[in-house]
Amino acid sequence: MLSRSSLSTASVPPAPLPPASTFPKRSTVNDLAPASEFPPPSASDPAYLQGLNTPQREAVLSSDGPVLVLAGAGTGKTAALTARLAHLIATRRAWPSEILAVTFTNKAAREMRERVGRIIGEAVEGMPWLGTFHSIGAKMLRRHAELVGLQSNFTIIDTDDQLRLLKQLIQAADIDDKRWPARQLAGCIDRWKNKGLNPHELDAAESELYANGRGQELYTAYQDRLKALNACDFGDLLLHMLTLLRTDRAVLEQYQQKFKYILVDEYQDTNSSQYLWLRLLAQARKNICCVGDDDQSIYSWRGAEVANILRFEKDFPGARIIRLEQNYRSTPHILGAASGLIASNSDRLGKTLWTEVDAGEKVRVLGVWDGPEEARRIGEELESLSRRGISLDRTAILVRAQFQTREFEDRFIAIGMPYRIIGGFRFYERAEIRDALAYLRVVNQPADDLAFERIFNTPKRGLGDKALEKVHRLARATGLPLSAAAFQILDSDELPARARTALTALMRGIARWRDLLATMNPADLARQILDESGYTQVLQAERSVEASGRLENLSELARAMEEYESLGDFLEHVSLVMDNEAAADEAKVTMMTIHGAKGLEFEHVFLAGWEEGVFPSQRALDEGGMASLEEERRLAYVAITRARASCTILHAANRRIYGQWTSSIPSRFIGELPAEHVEEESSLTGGASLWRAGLSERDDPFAHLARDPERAARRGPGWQRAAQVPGGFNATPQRVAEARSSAISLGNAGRSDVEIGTRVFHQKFGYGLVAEKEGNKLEIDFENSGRKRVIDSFVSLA
DNA sequence: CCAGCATTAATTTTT
DNA sequence: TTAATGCTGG
Repeated sequence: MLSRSSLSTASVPPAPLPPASTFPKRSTVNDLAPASEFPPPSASDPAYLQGLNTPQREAVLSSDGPVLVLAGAGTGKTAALTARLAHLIATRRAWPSEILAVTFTNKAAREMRERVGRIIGEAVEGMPWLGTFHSIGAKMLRRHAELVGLQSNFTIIDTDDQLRLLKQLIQAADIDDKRWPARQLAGCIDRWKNKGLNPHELDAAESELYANGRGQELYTAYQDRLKALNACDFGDLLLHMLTLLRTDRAVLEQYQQKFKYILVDEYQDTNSSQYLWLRLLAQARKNICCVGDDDQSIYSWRGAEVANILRFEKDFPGARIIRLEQNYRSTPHILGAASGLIASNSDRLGKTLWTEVDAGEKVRVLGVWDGPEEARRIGEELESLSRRGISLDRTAILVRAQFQTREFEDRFIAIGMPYRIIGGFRFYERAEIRDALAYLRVVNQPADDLAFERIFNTPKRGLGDKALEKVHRLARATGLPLSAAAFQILDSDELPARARTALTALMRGIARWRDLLATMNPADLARQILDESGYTQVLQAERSVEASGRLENLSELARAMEEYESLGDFLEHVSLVMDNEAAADEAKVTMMTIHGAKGLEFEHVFLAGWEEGVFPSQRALDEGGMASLEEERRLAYVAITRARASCTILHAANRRIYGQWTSSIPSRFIGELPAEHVEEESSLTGGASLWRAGLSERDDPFAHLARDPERAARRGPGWQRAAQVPGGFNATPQRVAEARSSAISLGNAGRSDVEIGTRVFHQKFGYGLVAEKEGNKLEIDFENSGRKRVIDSFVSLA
């Protein structure tokens, strides 16, 4: 059994923060070989080993056999990872093409490619299997498409197409799409695919999740439809691959042989499908190295299973476990605050982050009156940092949800503070880009009905639902794709003369472009299509600022295509990889969600909106109960650990949500920060902490979390001050009570105070009686507005 | 067929 | 607030 100290044999004795005794017990780890197994650092070490600490070296040098690297935030994970790759190649253990290296985001893949490139030079070009799970899945699938009933030029559809498709299927199945929205079905299908379940593998309980047990039927229909369209959704890239590896021994063995070493980044984020996929591939050689941090698992809503990282040792007996715990990013106070917070979670593998850095500022907790003041305060802080010569590029505002950025935008536009929002609309999600891509897809892949539908009347050419309906009918009758049916219908009198003329023009265009596909380069073809389809003309005629922006985007698109040899290559790239890299010009403060910030770091970080209901998010709490609360807490941990020098947490007493003012209480996470690392400040009389008085421990559904006496004693500043400061801020008690009852309802069961027959009040619909109740969803017969479906948190007892 | 208006229910995170 | 959808009249 490894003791903590034998790992951290750095020259300076580690000073764990906070005291180790406040941490949950570390789970059992395997025996580790003595450090002497690897040669000590020496001047003759290759460059990629220099500057690495002992556990990092171990992570690099232990090339064979299963390895799990538990890398805390800011512990030089990427450095170790890239060095490991370099080591495998430099020592001739494998050719670059024999290494499978998977990441979750394109950003991470790009960064790794760059860094490895810097070490091994041109040879990175020969690393075809470095990429995201999805892009690697797509690549493999193109090679074996026919084995799962696709052609190798299949289209990868996005969420938008997916929803349109599902809506059609739902209507065809005669299901009320009000009651069972396509979104929900999409969510189910996603879940199933993440779990590695094909339609026939669903059990009744899963199928029950949609339209009273028709889930399986719809899922089957959807998959059939996708095959007919020669298309895949994101989940399919993983699921089809998994199916292939499971069912086709030859394919499996081929890849098992091929990949001598497997490396997985952010292992805590793998879902079941990815996990099974990895396990199959690694089974033969067992040279698999997974890097992750259970405390940074923030994607379980997307199917990620923290359990995967927790059971690594069971899956790979004899696995070597390496902990990276020396933090090179943050000050001790920041680390202490983050560590103290995450200690409230159970089921952790446990790590003790430490740093050699001397203490800096404490984490500041700032209470403000309302949302606008929060924006004002942060604006002022940023201005002052800026005056002190700190570049805004090194600052960030992190939020729980995208909508929170709005308040800041308003303010920053007013005061001329340069900012950049990451994560909003992606380039390829813009309507004009999607339109252009739809044209390209129709040309590239005749069976792409979804794309065809999109361009059918875009730009407006007088072809409406009636005309489309006719083409559809013909397509169904003949079994042809829409575009082929459209060609045929021109030979009939089905369509009125006007429509026929318009459709003839479109189809001539398509035929011509398809001819050009073989000879013309993609970028020129795109320009020609946009021109001849009339798309650019319509925008030019519009003469608005927006329209010129769109034209700009379209030429940007064409420019981006210059690099690609074939249209197919480009379309693949665009659906999987293309994300908006913000052009770095003027220094700007970055605003983004915490999810988006994972893996990044900033000198000065502002964490806005730490209020119950916002963060932790009400939605998460309602849907996932305690497990979600822990995930929210991990999110908070990720947020704090982004900061290098300073971290400021804000919470507002009042916030406008859906145009309605609501009073709110500070996030419970604020109370969980160890007092010794926090400094509280409030612009309200009596302190914002007064709000917390509304949440006494007796009412706190999570009060039992505090049964650990040590932690209870460490209650953050808010709790102490709430007890000390009487009176002060004059809130109407009723509003506090309302905020509490809606903010702290937990569990899927919905509110327990509302039953069938309960009389309730809804802001919009007035008074009514509850007629149906399903989880947190209610159907209510309103006295004046009839029957409506509402979420229980929108009603109060009447 | 389409544009403009009224209505409606309600927001997390993303490959 | 506001985005997304449905309805109505030209």
